Amino acid sequence: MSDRPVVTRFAPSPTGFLHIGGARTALFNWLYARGRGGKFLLRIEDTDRARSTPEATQAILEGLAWLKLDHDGDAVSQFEQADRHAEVARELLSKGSAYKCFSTQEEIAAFREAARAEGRSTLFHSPWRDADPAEHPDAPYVIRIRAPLDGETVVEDAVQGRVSWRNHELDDMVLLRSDGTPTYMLAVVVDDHDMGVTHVIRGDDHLANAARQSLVYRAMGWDIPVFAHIPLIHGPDGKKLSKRHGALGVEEYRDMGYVIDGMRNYLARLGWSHGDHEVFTTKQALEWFDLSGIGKAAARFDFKKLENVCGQHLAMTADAELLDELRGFWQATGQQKLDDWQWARLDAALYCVKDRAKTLPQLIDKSHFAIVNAPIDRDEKSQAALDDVYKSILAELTPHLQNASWSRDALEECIGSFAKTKELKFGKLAQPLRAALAGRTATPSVFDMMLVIGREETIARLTDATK
RNA sequence: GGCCCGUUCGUCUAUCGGUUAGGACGCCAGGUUUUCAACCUGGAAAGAGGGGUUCGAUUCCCCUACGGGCUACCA
Repeated sequence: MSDRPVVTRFAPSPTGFLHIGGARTALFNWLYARGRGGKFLLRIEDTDRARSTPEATQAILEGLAWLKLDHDGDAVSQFEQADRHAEVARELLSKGSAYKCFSTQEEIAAFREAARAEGRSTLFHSPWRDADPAEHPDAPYVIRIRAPLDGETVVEDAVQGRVSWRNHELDDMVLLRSDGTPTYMLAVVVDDHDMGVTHVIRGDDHLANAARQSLVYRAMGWDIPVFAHIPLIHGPDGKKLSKRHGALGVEEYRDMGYVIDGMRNYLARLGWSHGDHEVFTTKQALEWFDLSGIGKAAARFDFKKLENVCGQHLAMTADAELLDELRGFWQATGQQKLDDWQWARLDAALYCVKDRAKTLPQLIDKSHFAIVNAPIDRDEKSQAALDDVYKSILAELTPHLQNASWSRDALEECIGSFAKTKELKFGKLAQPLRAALAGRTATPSVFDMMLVIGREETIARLTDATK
């Protein structure tokens, strides 16, 4: 089994957006498979017809696409495999590994209520388990697995270690509902087997299910995949992630402008580690990722760290790629349309704004000076920096720039010596100059801005500011 | 209630019986600077509690506490 090529899968149920925990589960599966030349499959667990929606499926697909977690082949609909699931249930029935149970849901509910009231185990023991088929009524029934009564069931989990249950703790779970549709417990096992899944990496809320599911594998004589139950992500308060505090859909993180590589890095690092490496590329993650590096405790989501990691990735992203990401961001959020000259200016400005921004919106904000033309808007603070005294000084400076050669050294020399003749420290001059050039008080270096917008535009802005 | 899992600085984590318990984010102080940011230097900050095992436990075992999961004809 270990030398078979790796096949992993991500199997979300389409009942809502792709949340951050799901995205991380998908990422782990993707990293594990792709890092080993294996396959990464996608299966939509849509057997709950009432709660599954096509919109949710779409949202999941889009979320995965944004994070560039590509899957092999088409997404499989679990619902469409229903016939196959029923076939397996029948096979189990004919083998004697499963049986027909005619107990009604009302009877079972009543039993459980009584059991709970008396403090007994609520495990339901069907009276039909050992009934003579001759006594079967002509009534609706479910098919239940015949779970072993003695011994224990062991799950060798790649993350949690060896976990065991005494078999009498395991119930005769329903495989096929009375309407003939399969339950999740049956469907996952059959699908994972049929799809050739070798490694099941999923949230640890499924750990107990793994024991019950392994009963189906055994009954069918199938190889049990490697299980890796990863701890869940919690909100900043340590409680289970809820909509209130961070269980946002991944598209909301996209809309907040986090860069993809940063998002993947942060998510990978949440619950998984490779020594002291904090910031790494996808290539490195693919090389390093292993089940043994996954921790056992739930991790809390921390926006501050996400921002920091994304900022570092943003700074090291190549300009062309960053422009692409900006295009995607605007497309997704339906904002800002830039003209060609603005794209060119933005491109030129990236070098001096990249390492000052943590997110795309911050990058855009810091690049504002580049994508506007004179006359530009000025905020209050920059308005204040441009008092009459400085206006006249800047008006005097303008002709000097007319003749200066347009290089960083020359501009520094030009403005530096001008400041000296005015007996001004450069810093004093920089503030109003910044106001004139950007209309803001917090900007990149004035020289960088002049180089990005060019002589003509620089002079136009100074002229406008000093009139 | 029953079964299962977890618990190292505020947060993410390293450690796989012997360390001044390391790193990162955040925070605080200082430095640099042309504003903001970035950057540099330094600092505070952790083994849930109690028992064992051992020459020696953060590490192995047990108990307790706390957190989480499962306990459906949901997934």
